Amino acid sequence: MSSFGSYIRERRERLKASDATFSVRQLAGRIGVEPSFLSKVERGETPPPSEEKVKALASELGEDPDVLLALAGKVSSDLQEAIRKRPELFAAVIRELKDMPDHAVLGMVREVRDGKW
Amino acid sequence: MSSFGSYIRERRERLKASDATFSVRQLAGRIGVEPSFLSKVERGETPPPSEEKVKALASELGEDPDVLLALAGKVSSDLQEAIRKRPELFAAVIRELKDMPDHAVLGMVREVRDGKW
DNA sequence: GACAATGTGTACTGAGTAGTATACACTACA
DNA sequence: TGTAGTGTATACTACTCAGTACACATTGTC
Repeated sequence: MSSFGSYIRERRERLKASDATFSVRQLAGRIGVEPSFLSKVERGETPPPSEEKVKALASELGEDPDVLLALAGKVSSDLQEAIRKRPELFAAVIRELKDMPDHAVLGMVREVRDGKW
Repeated sequence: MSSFGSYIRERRERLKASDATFSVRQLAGRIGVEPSFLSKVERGETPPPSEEKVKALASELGEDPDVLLALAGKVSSDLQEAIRKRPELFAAVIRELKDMPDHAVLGMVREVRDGKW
């Protein structure tokens, strides 16, 4: 069920249709891996690559890095670091918000950003 | 600078002063590892153990599991899962809140819990 | 029909993860 | 003085991570 690979492949082929530089070889070159490796990743024969490569892929494919990392089963290291710096606080926040609807969470965050707290 | 080990050791020895079952051997037995392994962990000779063992340690030592995991350089898998389920949302939330003072964040969470959103 | 570029199969690697198993020296105490 | 318990040193292991290196067959094109 490695949806990561097929997702990448789909995006890459879509781009390749109008831009030949999105071949396995050339894209692999740009993100700094061997073509055979990218090929195996796309077919799910190998687990998703490192955070660094996933972010490079996101940048090349015009995708949201956090979404791509999530598909890869990972969480961005800067988010992890933020949590590790105040573990009690962020554990409480995330567990509290995880079942809330998006609009509630976003509305709240907007309030915070606007200095209401 | 593996503060995890010394933190564990200090807590264990504090408890051991009034409860002999907090020897390396017995505690190791209760969390399901070999004594030599726990010893090496406490001295920082080996990196912190798996999430599962860290949580067992937290439970035995009466510490907050999220704090102990943070010292071990990890983030609890349930939090990671929550983030991976809605990566854009939680990435935004965490990046927005990471520089906010605790009281602001907590006040906000309280509002959410009280159904204000 | 040569040549380039495409995607993929196969074999391998070095580092890290997460420990086990056993033996050892030291202290407590009865 | 034996024996029970303490912490630790040493050696080893199976597994996963994150890829590389290279050869191969196929397709497009000039």
